[in-house]
Amino acid sequence: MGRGRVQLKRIENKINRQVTFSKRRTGLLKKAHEISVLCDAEVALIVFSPQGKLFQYATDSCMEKILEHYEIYSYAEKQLKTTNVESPVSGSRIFMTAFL
Amino acid sequence: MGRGRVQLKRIENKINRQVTFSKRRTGLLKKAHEISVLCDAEVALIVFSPQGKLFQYATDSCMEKILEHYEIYSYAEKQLKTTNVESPVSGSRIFMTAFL
DNA sequence: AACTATTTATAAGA
DNA sequence: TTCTTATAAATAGTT
Repeated sequence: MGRGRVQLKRIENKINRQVTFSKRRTGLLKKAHEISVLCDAEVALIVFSPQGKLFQYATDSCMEKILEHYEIYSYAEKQLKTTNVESPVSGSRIFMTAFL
Repeated sequence: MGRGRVQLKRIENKINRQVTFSKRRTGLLKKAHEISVLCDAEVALIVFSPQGKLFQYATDSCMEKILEHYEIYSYAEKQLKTTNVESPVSGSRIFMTAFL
C-alpha cells in the first residue's frame, strides 16, 4: 500500500518503524472494529508497541469477557484432543464436544 | 473496498455476512502478522465467528504469554489509577510507574 | 472459488 | 507530527 511494495521483514530504521507502527496500528484497530460490527463477530485485539505501550480493541469494550471465552474454548479444545488420543472412550468425547 | 462503500452496520443477509467474515478475517490476520513483523510489535488477535468458531493470531505463536503480559499491564494500570485517587502516598506511585 | 471495478490503506514525500 | 499524493492492497459485488 503506497509507493512501493512491502517487504515482510523488520523495518530497521527506528523512525520509519515508529511511523509505520502508528499508521498500521490505526488501520488494524479500525479493521478489527469493522469486522466486529459488520459480521457480528467477537474480537479482541491486543498490541504492545516495541516501547511496551498498550493499544487494544475489544467488541463491546469487554476485553476480559472475550479472554475468558478464549481460555474456556482453548481448555476445552485441549481436553478434547487429549481425550481423543489418550482415552478414546465413547462417553467423554460427546461431553467435550457439547462443551465446545 | 470494492464495488460500493462500506456501511458500518451489521450485514443482515446471512450468506453475505459469512462471506464477508471469511474475507475480512483473512485480511485482518494478515495485517496483524505484518505489523508484528514490520514493527517488532507484540500482537494478540482473537476472533470468534458468530457460529462460535475461534480464529487467532499471536506474535511468535505465544498467545498465553501475551495475555499474561496484558493482564499484568492492566492490573498495574488499574492499581496506578486507584493509588492516585485513593491514597496519594509518594512511595506507591513511584513503584507502580516503574512496574509499567 | 475466481474475477474485477472500486474503495481503502498506506509508503514516501512535503 | 500532520497533510498530501501516488500506488499497492483489500474487498464488495458479480460470475
